[in-house]
Amino acid sequence: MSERVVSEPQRRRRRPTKQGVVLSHELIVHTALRLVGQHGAEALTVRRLGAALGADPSAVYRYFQSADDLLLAIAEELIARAQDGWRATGDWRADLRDIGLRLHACYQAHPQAALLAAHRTTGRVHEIAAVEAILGVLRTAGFPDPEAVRIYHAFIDQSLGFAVLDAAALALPAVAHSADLRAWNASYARLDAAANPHIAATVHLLAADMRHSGYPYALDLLLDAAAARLAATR
Amino acid sequence: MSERVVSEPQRRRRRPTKQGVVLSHELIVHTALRLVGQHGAEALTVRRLGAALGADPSAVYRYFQSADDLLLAIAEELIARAQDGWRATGDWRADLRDIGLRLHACYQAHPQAALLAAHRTTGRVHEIAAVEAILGVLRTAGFPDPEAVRIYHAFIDQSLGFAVLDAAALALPAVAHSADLRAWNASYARLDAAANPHIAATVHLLAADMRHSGYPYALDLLLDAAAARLAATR
DNA sequence: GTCCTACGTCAAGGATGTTGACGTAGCCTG
DNA sequence: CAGGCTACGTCAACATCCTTGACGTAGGAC
Repeated sequence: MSERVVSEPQRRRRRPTKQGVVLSHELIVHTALRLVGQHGAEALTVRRLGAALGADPSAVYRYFQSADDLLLAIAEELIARAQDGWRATGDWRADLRDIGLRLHACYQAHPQAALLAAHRTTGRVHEIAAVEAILGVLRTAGFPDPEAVRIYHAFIDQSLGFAVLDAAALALPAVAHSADLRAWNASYARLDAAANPHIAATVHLLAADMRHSGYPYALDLLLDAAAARLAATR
Repeated sequence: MSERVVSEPQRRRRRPTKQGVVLSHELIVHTALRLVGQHGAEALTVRRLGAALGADPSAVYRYFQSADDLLLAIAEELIARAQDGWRATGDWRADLRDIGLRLHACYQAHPQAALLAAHRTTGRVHEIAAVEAILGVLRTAGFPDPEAVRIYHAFIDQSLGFAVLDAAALALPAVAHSADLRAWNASYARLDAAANPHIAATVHLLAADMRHSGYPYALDLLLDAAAARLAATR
């Protein structure tokens, strides 16, 4: 397989397409994000991307090895946006909470893309920077290395897991989405109270709580437990 | 669109296929699950399912409206299996831990289906039973209703979030999957230690830890924090 | 200018889900 | 046990997907 893709810094010929667009790595990623944001996750196909760019679909393969490679680039872009502007304050708990909420908010802003990309390990610069930042916060706070690694793992996967779940809810077609919400108000409220006493006793609380993401609360629980373990090691 | 699908109880003619197989709703779901389990993630296509059944692929459409409809049926099956045999012991912490690990294991066993189904609110019998069981454990343990609902929400979404994330890793095409794993061993190990001191100091721990799911540890953190809050309310 | 080659384009191959038409084989009725 | 109705398995076809080899043009280097 001869090299079809040329790495970005070595690119020299910037030939416009038939429709006059000058392609670039960056333009393709941004166009893909816009495409997904506007027309949903299933709109991200090489053919549609080509059409949106104003180029032959196969031109994308001059910039990315495969559709999967493009997905990784999108994942990187999302991570980069989440990290943009973050600074450590010295308060490990506030710092982790900030990182978590930023990640979550960023994926929520692009739910369809998040759905596709949140579960990929890119191994690229921005992801590495995020790993370094989180580990740094934990180790500086005084967590022993094995504990720091475990908490890092739990923290990042919890954040991404909630991001995927909440993104999936946002990415649902409006009809199905409101149907999901109605389920808590209608279907669950109509259950037999004798057969499901605990649901019956809390259905009003449930209906209110399930309308929001459970992530902030779950994040606080994780930070609580981490703080307790830190205190115990001293 | 005339009705191509006949609901299961009304089915009468059980004509064998050319290869002598008598199809049924149940057989198709089970075969689909087996297909995913044996031949990995990308094996679940209508055409391959037809071949595995010993029938024309389009015969599946006599039993399910669409591939998505089939996936929902598979999801039902998964929920049922996760719950099968669970009993409350009276130890709220052990009970919740058991439910969480069962859910996670069940979705892990069928990643392809989990990936597409874990974020849907079905409102069917097995889902309702799970909600009732979890709420029951929490309320019986003595959590006040508002706290019980919040913890339920965090618990179930954390479980499903990790399930999706871990399932996605398993459901990845083999090439992309091994690339993800290699990232930790190769790419991260080769980083500049000066630029990423925290990664450099823990890379061996990271490589070992990231090979497994972070869910059990995250689950313990959540249960720790919940126990602390319960103690505080007394 | 002139050459080289990067890269946009074309065409094709083999996947995918899905549907309309067709005819046979299974059940029901008598 | 004959006849008919129709459920349902099959076939063929469509539109779409990703991907790749071949081709030729146009942009940059000198």
